[in-house]
Amino acid sequence: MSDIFKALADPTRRKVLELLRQRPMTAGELASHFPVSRPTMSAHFAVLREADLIDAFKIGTTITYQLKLSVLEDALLGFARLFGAGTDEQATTDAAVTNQIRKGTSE
Amino acid sequence: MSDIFKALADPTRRKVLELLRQRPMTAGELASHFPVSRPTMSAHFAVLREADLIDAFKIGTTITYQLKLSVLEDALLGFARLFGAGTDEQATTDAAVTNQIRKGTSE
DNA sequence: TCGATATTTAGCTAAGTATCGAAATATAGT
DNA sequence: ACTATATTTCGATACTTAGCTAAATATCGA
Repeated sequence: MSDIFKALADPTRRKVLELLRQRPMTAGELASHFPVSRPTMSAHFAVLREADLIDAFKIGTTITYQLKLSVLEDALLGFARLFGAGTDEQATTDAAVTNQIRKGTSE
Repeated sequence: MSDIFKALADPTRRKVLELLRQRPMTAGELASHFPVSRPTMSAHFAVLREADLIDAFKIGTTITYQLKLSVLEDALLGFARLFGAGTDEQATTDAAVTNQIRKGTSE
């Protein structure tokens, strides 16, 4: 859980996740959105991988990253739970948060 | 936003927020729940104050901290929005997330 | 095999963070 | 005024992080 919040604590990494929400992208494609060096971006990807927030697929020489939405969901939801556990509106809320995050992705 | 996630990235600080969810507590009372020194706890409180996640009230020689639930709500919600903005189920979801976090606090 | 391309690893620096013990501050009670 | 209590500030140390350039790795195409 700390790993996830640590990953989210950097604006560059949050933006990477946002970009990946739209569609999977290669490391280079992602990097081109930011004013930092490729190695720096690579380090950010490593942090996101470490937090299990993205998956990497290597095809030839390029690596495509994909958002692991369910992990992000579970983390935010799990945390929100600490602040509202044990209510009978739990199920409804869970679905709502999930929909909020997934919007347009799953329905 | 980075400040909030940075604050949440530390387990001690998350636990402090959890404790404060039940009721406001003094610095000493909070500190007694953790195996670290008072100065260290004071630093954690400063981070949480900096992130605007808690309020401090001084009464005599003791300082009572109180959770600013709405700030936490807005942060999580604002972030979730990035991953699901522009949907018409927005209003419903907002209320649901709010309820999730506030559970038993506001109704 | 050679050169170009995509990405990561290595090695570094500067800046930030968590922790501590000791000292400072502020207030209360005697 | 003095002492005890609650909390923070100070100064130091150890560790982590974000960023860079240069070099390594891997794959593709000629």
